[in-house]
Amino acid sequence: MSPRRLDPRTRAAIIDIAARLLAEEGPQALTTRRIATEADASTMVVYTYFGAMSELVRQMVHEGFARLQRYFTQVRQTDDPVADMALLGRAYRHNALANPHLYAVMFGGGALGGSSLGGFALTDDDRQHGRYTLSDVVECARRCLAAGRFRADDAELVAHQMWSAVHGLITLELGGYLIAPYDAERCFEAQLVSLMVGAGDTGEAAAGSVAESRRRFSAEISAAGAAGPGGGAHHSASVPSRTGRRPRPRKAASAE
Amino acid sequence: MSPRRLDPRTRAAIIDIAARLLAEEGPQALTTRRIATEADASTMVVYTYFGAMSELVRQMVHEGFARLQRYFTQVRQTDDPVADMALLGRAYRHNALANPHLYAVMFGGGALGGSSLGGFALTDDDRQHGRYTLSDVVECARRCLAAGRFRADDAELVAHQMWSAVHGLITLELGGYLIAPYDAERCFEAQLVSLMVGAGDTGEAAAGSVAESRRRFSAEISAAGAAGPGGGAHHSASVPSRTGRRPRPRKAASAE
DNA sequence: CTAAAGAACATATCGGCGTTATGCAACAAT
DNA sequence: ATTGTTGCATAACGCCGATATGTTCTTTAG
Repeated sequence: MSPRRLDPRTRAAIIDIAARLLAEEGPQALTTRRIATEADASTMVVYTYFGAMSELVRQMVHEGFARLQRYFTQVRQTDDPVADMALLGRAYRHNALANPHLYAVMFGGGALGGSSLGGFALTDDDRQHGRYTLSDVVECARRCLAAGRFRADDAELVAHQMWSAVHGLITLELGGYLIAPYDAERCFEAQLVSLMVGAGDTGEAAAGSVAESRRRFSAEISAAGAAGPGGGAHHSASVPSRTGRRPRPRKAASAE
Repeated sequence: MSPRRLDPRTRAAIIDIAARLLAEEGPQALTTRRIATEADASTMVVYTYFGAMSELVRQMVHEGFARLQRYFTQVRQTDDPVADMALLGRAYRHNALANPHLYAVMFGGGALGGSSLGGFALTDDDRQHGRYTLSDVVECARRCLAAGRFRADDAELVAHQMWSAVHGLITLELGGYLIAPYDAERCFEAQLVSLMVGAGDTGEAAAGSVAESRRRFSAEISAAGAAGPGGGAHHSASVPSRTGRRPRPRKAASAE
């Protein structure tokens, strides 16, 4: 009675191919025909395994959030929760810069654009699933409050502010709007400190914690990222083709 | 010797039609065929007047920034520069919510998406033109610094932080990610206060100024928006058709 | 007033897109 | 061995952006 009788390995292989196309050549390369070519199959694979292009994209968006979650998990909880919070921000940005096109689809390809990627649209459930990733940030905000570093009384609200501010900076960065001398790096560092001060921390303490998070970044985030492109990422990206069935000659090669 | 021998009124009419389609039916309605139908002409109008679909979109993006600029101009300069700054934020959001699809194209349709709207892409000049809109915010930040309300020493950096934070909240709002009890309204109000505190203002002063900006909003921004959809906006959106030339029968209806 | 030159446009077409209908080949169950 | 199901290739449909071609109208020159 399993609703999925299809080979999950083939399914994963297609997602891998699609993710690679999106990452390496951008959204305009993400077409059924292109995917079919890469998978050495016909365009039907997309519809047999996903029903529509939009569903494939949704699967990739889910994977994108999972990847972000994996980065968050790598942030240690120390006795300086503000530094932890800043490091969560760095992890968020690192993930976005590592997968810029996917990030764009996650937050810009949905209800906003509507047109991009074959008019696919996220469902409310998809967005709820995305918001769930915030729970790590909420938990960290709670610790900041408990430590007396943040003045506000609503950890979830603080988390939303951190999220939207960092997200805004990143979209501007990806859109090419942040150029020298006010480049993304500089704005981001300043933003982190201001965010902490805005939440209630003192200027000195915030600057210190942000600096500390910068030190921790390479060890906890940048090094040994969050798995490979696919997720599990250890299936060679090729469709098994069941029994190695060959594309029967049918009318032979009489195309000319 | 004017490089444009084409009728500028027709050009404006096409932009109007395109802007209306984008606003009312979203990006997927913005096609050469649809525009041609609305203008009672052939798809060639787009190529005769703009060369390509992407150029038409770029023109609309420019118009979008001009409209934002017009909203900014309506913010009075008072002796409470922090309230002025908060009101600039409200004006920014008001513009984005009044033209959500256009806003999405301005910041999400360019280098980010790549695919949406026929793979058009903003040039560096376009982005620079967009960034120029920030000058009002920079000037306001300068006044905040001069009044001793902000502690930071770089007005332009502060302006960038205000921009990216508000922009981030708005993209999340348009993307449907801000839902009760942490809806966009609540997050925005909190964000404004935190932004001012993060820039150096005290909690009490910031809260007061943000509240003051909320009072000024309806009078200075929301009422009598910033002109109509087109810009000048007083040409009836119809292509003059020069002499009312009829689509000649040519071969009559002998297609079979 | 006429005739050449050029601008604006409609038509038809090309290649590519997402998607679907059809039918065949391989498997599973009897 | 027969039958039913499943997975997929092929071909097609209706869109899309873009372009080549040729006709008509406007402008200009004589």
